[in-house]
Amino acid sequence: MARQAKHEELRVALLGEMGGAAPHTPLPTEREIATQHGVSRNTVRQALDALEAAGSVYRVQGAGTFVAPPVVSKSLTLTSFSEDMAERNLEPGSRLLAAGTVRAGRQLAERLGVAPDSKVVRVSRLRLADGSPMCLENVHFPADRVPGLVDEDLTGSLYALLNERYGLDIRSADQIIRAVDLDDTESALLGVPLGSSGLRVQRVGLDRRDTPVEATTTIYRADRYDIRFTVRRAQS
Amino acid sequence: MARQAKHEELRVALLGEMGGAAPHTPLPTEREIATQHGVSRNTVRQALDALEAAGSVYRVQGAGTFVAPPVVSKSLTLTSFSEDMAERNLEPGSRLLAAGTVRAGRQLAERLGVAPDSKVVRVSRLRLADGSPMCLENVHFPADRVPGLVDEDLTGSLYALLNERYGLDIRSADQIIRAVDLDDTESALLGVPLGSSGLRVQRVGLDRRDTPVEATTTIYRADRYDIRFTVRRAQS
DNA sequence: CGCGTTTATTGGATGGTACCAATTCAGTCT
DNA sequence: AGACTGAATTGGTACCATCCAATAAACGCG
Repeated sequence: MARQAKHEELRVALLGEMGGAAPHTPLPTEREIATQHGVSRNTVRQALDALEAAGSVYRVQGAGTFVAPPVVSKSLTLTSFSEDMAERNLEPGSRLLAAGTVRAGRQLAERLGVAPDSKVVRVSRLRLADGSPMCLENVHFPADRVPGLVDEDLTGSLYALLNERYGLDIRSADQIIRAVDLDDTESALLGVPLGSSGLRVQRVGLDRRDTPVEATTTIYRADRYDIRFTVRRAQS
Repeated sequence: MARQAKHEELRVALLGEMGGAAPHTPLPTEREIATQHGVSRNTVRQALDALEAAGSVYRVQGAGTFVAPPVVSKSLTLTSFSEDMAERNLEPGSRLLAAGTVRAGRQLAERLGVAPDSKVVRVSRLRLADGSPMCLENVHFPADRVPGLVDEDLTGSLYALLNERYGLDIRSADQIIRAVDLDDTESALLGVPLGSSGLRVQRVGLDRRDTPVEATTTIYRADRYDIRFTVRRAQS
């Protein structure tokens, strides 16, 4: 049955209805949508809130709700490499470079919120898009949370594996983005000239309780990768 | 008087109350907050929704609402350079490099949604932090929307000027982030060695109706600047 | 004592109502 | 024609009331 929340169903329905509509086309009024779909105006507002947050519509008090222009950028959400590549219409791939258990060390320990002496599992992979290198990925987990991980198949989606095998559900992540100069090893693996620049993304994945679960450092080829998103003014 | 919305006041109040509280400390239940502050539970939820979106609290159905750990990263919001530097405890500065009216050209025209032959106002500035170079900034406006801009004082906050003088209110922006190799001019102006990498942020500022108002390309020094933010899983 | 079950608690969803504030537009006056 | 005015429209805020779903604490059985 429709286990889905009504505002969620409505959101998808509205998204479909305004599919090919021209930008700035007005949607029906909130009250109209409510009666048409047989829901309360509260529910309509929830759906529209989500659509507005996603940048699909914009609202002007007194005027109406309108379909937003086809923005180049989507709102920034947490995605796995596989999902990220799918959005860009590229075929994701993976080459395992190394996997093992090591001592956390100071910096990693701080990011994961564990003791510096504790063990962490480290997985190094070269990620491919349409068969050629896209980025270098170093993932770290607290060892006690993922026993036996190194013996699994590590060429696919780690997120899926984590969820199924260990019940780890990463809901949000803190990220730090920086431009870096690639060193010899990195540029060789990525197949770019020495001295090229790269985009480094440091991420700490958090579960539902905002507890660190995973720390990843990814270095992307600057010539193949960019990050696109929409930002909004904070509420005054 | 308190012209402010109640849920907004409540949000600030709650933020204050949980000021020095330890992470994972539970907040009062939504129903308790409601009675304590003399508002409805709906209003409480609105306030908590905002706090959750900002990453200040997290909620677990059936358990409660808790203060979130002191994340390094804030949620990504649209900020001016001045605001950005203030957050980093740096003193913002500015050096005007050039200002004038030029033909839009294809790329810029597309970003601003105007004709390629139309005129745009261009303002080039070197932005400083604590007196030393932080980034190169190139701002473009459709010329007909900002008459007389080039004769204004362009060393301060452009956003403030736009708002006061032209009533332009930038509510959101589409951004594209990329790592780039700096050319001779850029590295000289920024005061970094030749061949250094930089972080390029291309931004299109949109008004309340999601209409392009401004297009900016900013190149940051990689050694002084990073971008920090939190991402969440999209609603399933 | 340990483990499964029940039950109370807590956030999530949904419906309803009322009034406020910004916008629009038709009508009016000049 | 143009500027002003005011009513109707539309989203924004706020309150109330119910029920559901996930959770965790209390309970009781073996």
